[in-house]
Amino acid sequence: MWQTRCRNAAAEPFTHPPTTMSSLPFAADPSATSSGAAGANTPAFSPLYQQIKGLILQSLQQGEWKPGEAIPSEMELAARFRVSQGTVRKAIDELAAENLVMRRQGKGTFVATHAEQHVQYRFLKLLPDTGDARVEGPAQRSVIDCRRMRASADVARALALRSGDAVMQAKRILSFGGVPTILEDIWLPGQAFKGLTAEQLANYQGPTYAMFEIDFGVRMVRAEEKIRAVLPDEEQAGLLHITPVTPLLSVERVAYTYNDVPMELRRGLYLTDTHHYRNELS
Amino acid sequence: MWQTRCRNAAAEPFTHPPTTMSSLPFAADPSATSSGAAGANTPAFSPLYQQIKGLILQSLQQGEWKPGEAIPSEMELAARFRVSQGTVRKAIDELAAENLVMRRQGKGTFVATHAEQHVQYRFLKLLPDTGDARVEGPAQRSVIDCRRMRASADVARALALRSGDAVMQAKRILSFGGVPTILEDIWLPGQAFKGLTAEQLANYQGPTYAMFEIDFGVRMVRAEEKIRAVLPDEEQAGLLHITPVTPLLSVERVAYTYNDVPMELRRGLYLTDTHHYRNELS
DNA sequence: CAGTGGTCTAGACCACTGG
DNA sequence: CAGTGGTCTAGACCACTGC
Repeated sequence: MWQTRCRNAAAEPFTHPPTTMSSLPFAADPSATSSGAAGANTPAFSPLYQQIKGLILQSLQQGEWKPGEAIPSEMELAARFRVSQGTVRKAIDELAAENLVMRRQGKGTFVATHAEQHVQYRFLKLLPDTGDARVEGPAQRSVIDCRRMRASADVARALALRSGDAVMQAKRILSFGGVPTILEDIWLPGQAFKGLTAEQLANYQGPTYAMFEIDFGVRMVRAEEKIRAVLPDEEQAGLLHITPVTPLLSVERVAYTYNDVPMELRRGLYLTDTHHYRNELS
Repeated sequence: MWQTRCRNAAAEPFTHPPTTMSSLPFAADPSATSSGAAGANTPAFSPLYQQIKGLILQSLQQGEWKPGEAIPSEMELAARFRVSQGTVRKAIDELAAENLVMRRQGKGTFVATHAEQHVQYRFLKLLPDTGDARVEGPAQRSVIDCRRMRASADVARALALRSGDAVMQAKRILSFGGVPTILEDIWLPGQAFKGLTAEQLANYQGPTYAMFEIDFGVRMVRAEEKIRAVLPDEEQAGLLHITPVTPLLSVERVAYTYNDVPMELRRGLYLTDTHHYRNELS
């Protein structure tokens, strides 16, 4: 059996509850006895459901189940990992809380996707000032540039690459109702995004992150943004059809796949005269 | 017994699990049978743990337990509400996830407070660009103005008041390392914040929201922010020691107490040349 | 109707805290 | 050491989905 905390140590007690070690981390380790002798400090224990969560996560990132597909039922996973349904449930609960999977009662648990997620454009927090929500529909995209290049120092640092490594770089404008509103620069690791074209960026219907899933097998699960107020340079002002004294929101986003691996750096300039960046604090 | 979903209807089955209705919402209602006849649509059922959560929340907002105090143990609450510990646990889990309550293993569950919360200044997302986190310490506060006045139309709408209702209004500057960085206007409902003084705002050690808890019994539990890029007017530029062409982050925040009652409108102008607004997306 | 996630209970034991 | 939250199991039943 595989570390039901610190106890165990002896052989299998029964054949039902915690049984038969099966490729689990933290298998039985008779030496660790919590406190007392053995000298090991901070044995880095983790509860069973965390280990299960880790295993499911591993399957997710290895692509055992594709975005949008159902993962095995709780009962199946419980049998597979030799734990109770409740333990699997708690593991999945956390994955669902992190938006990695989606539960649908009566149907199953599904790998989350940027494509048909109820909340499309999860990472875009810019909303029109009119409360009409997103009736204005998705933005019109106009790709200005898309090419392969070498990473500068700051881009390399953000993407955990080395300076000079290959990256894809794209520049585009998003317009709402014909009004240019967002000017974006995107950097992607050249290795994973080899072959990305301006046409892909321009023509794909739906979130760009959904295209990344389908065409490149890269799922963004989390992102961090640093926001500032800036003034555009002349080129930027021209592209957005504004004067150089129009203040803009500078949004620098780093998006991560599984395991906190950064896979995108995006620098956006948002025009906020008819839109605003919305954030909820709790 | 009190609505263990749609079933029940008959008298008490046993005397332990679900027993004796006791002032709970959604008591037994023999007419509702989920699907089928009876014609009632959307009976608005809620699981037991949600009802328990509601009851605990009610006790929180009625001040049965003060911020920082421990609430009764899970076993006590289970006995009080005549449910299993697991059900109470799930209710508290949600309250903890919403930052209304804080669990500490081995000690108890405590009413969350802005005062000694591990994450002080929960609602302030402005960080120095240097990764040194918050070594720079809390901001120096300089209160420019604090007075009673009548609510304008937009302030009234944000605070769910009527135009002309009494509000407290304050204006202040927060500086980091002697550099004026945030210019804030704060509006508070006059009723709840009667007697607020500039001295209180200036001299209280710790988060202003902690002062609101202690001096006025108002706990902010949630907030929404709308962010824009703007240029300051002459007065604002003067107060922040900047030129009128320095772009600023405009952060309009509405903070809510329990039950989504708005209790504060705050309009901040953030200087973002050495700081940035940090946001995490997931 | 079977299968899935969702709720509820009960009991055992573990880990942490403090007296 | 007793008391608290945290984990794990097992089993029952409910609510929803689709065949």
